[in-house]
Amino acid sequence: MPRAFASVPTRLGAPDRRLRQLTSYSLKRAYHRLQSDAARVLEDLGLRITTYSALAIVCDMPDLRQSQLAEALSMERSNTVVIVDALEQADLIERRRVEHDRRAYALRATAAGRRLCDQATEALHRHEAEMLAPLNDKERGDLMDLLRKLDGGVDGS
Amino acid sequence: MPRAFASVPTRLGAPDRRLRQLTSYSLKRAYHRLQSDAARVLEDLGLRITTYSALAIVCDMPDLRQSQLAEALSMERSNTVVIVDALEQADLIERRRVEHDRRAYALRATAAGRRLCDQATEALHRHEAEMLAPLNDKERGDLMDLLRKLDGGVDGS
DNA sequence: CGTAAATGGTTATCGCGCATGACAATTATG
DNA sequence: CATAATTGTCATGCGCGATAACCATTTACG
Repeated sequence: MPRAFASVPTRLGAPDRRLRQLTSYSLKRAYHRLQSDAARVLEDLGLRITTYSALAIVCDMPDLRQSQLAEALSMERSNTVVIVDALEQADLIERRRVEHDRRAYALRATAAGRRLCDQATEALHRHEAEMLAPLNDKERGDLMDLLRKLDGGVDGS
Repeated sequence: MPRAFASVPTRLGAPDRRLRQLTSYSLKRAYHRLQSDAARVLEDLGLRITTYSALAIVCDMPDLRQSQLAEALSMERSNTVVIVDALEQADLIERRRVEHDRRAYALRATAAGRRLCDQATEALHRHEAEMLAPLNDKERGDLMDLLRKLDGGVDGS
């Protein structure tokens, strides 16, 4: 641990006062903390964040197409290709051809995929609980609600 | 806008039920929305998010060193180099040599830098208000508090 | 004092997440 | 039937951040 100078203190008092006024800034900081933790958790399971997210969606919504997956993940469909490739090569999901439309694929999780997804989901919840330690139960719920409201605010009627 | 199929609805009902249970997921989605909006706002001013953040910190804390900047931004000091380079080349900040330590630089914003920073800060607050539209005043405050708590929970007593 | 360790800045390189733009194959539509 | 729209794909680039190795300088210590 570095010692403080006489004139220049090492721990300066909040050099980011201005930034702290921006919700985006605090959001970004919180995001990075949770995200890098989640990445570490998933790494042990051979997954990355995008890869896990896609797997989870495919598990919960079988026979989804890649474009729909992209829409669900709010990303461009071109990016889903490599994600689905990775999941397919790991035998976690399958690309099935769909009847009546030879362009599209119907994505479906394998048994191994569903198993790994459950495992990952549980591990994530466990670690997330630690990251959310500074918040009590009500605060966690509030945070969830607020974040969801920011994200399109679509709540199933 | 795509029309819905008869059998396969385009808007399928929340394919990410499972992910929605994770705070990290909602956090990530909210982050991306606010972040890309902020990036667009700053682009018009010739700034990027990292570049603006660094500028804001230097403005509020003159004669900061690059390592301290890195610490304030929670990033490795190597990454601050290119950021400071960009700001210096744009004449927004200066690298001053510091007395008694010829290794370090004291970063200081120029008049133009402070002006641009104020401009950017105001623009960001304006746009952020729009992004936070689905939240009322209390909710915005709550969100801020919760995010800050997640981020080390250091509140200046 | 002199050598070793710590510190500040720099460079090169890599990884992840995501966007854009173009493309071929297929399907829908006027 | 010709044209438009849709699906998946590929190549490429950008932004952000991490790691590792490297000097120059400063500090600590035997």
